[in-house]
Amino acid sequence: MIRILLAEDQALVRQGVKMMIEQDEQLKVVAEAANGLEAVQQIETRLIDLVLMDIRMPGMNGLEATKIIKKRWPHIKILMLTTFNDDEYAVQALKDGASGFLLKTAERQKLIDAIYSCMNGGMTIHEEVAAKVVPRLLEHTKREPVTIPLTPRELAITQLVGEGKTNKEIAETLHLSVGTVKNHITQILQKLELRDRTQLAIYAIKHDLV
Amino acid sequence: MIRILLAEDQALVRQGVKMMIEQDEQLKVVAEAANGLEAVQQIETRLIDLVLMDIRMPGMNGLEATKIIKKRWPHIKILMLTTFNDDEYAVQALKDGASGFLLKTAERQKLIDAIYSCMNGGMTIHEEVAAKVVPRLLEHTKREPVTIPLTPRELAITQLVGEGKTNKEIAETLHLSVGTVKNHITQILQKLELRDRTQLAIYAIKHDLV
DNA sequence: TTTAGAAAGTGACTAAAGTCATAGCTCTGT
DNA sequence: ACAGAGCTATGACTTTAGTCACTTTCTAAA
Repeated sequence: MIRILLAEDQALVRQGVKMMIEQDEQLKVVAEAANGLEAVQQIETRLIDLVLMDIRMPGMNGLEATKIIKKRWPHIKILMLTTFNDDEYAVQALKDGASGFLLKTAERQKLIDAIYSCMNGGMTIHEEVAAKVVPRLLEHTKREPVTIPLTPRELAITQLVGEGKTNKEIAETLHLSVGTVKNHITQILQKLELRDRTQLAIYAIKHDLV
Repeated sequence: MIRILLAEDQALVRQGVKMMIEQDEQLKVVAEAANGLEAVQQIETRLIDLVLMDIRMPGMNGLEATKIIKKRWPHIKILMLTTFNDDEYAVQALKDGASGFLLKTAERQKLIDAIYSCMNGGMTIHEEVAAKVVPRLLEHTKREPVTIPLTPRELAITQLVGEGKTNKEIAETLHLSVGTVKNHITQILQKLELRDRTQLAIYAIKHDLV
């Protein structure tokens, strides 16, 4: 039997979800809470396996509650209940240890599936949320490995520029004269069609050279 | 009834998985393939709802096959079958449209749950994979919203520096004199404890101001 | 062997960036 | 009404950065 805590401020939604999941005899809502603080208090006094947590709640919201619960009771699974427009918070919730994202509007079977999958160690993200969240996570990973036409020395200097070093510091680091560093940088700027070291530093970071 | 294509080069694993999922009467393996190319060919001639796709296969691997299939038949769901050490490819597969990640070593119920969840529009990632993949996705997103102690004008100038603009260009953009821009930048550098505009540009990028 | 590119250097020069002192203007809050 | 913060501006100054021309050395390819 899976003991569920239902944290959701709207009593109507709470009743609806409760009815939906208790049609499955393995699932039992053993506690309810109207905000994050109540949720934490419930967990302190009851044995809970899984929390269905609304994101938006008055007082302490679902994100803070998730963070606290996962810190104190890492074994408790947390599924976020979200609406279409909550994907702003989705990434944060994942960081805080949530095991999935369910839409409040989902039909019963989706909800049940997600709960079982979660209890079995899975992570379920309903399609409508995943469609918004996953691209957001991926966009920061899409750096294509462009081959940068620089010699090893030029690359080394570019990296140091990307760390904010001055010519003097670069010269010292690489045991060169300042003049040589300048010459190299002139070369680099020409090759990459950039104007100055600031643009070069930006280039270096955007191409993951630092 | 869910029509499944099983793409997996090891015949033994294929048999095992087939037996596991066909214990559920709603699931039927209607086709098998030993590499990505065969998988695509099977889909051309058969009606398929879902593909269980191994990542590592001889010839065309699971990633390429996923990309091709999702492009030509976007409605077909694809679950990746992975081992512990494949998380390198996980991010790529997600980009290509995979609906989840299952471990080959998972017990039967997890597999079944994932298939149903997937067909219902969910995205299931088994815990062992999620534990490795999600942090990787999040690491590029972890910029905590540090409150940057800059006035609106200073912020605007910082952004432009982060775009690689010169003082003259910044002055023109904001309708200021070059001297004013310099003054602001001196202020900014002091506040942020930086040395020059290059370090400021780096700061701007790393704090997502550009 | 000649040639070409990468690497390192010097010197002289220009342009850009950054510092400092000082000052006027407008708003906001007490 | 007054102080403080923010924005603007000048002028004088120093320091860095960037360009250009020209030289040397080494190595690997034609």
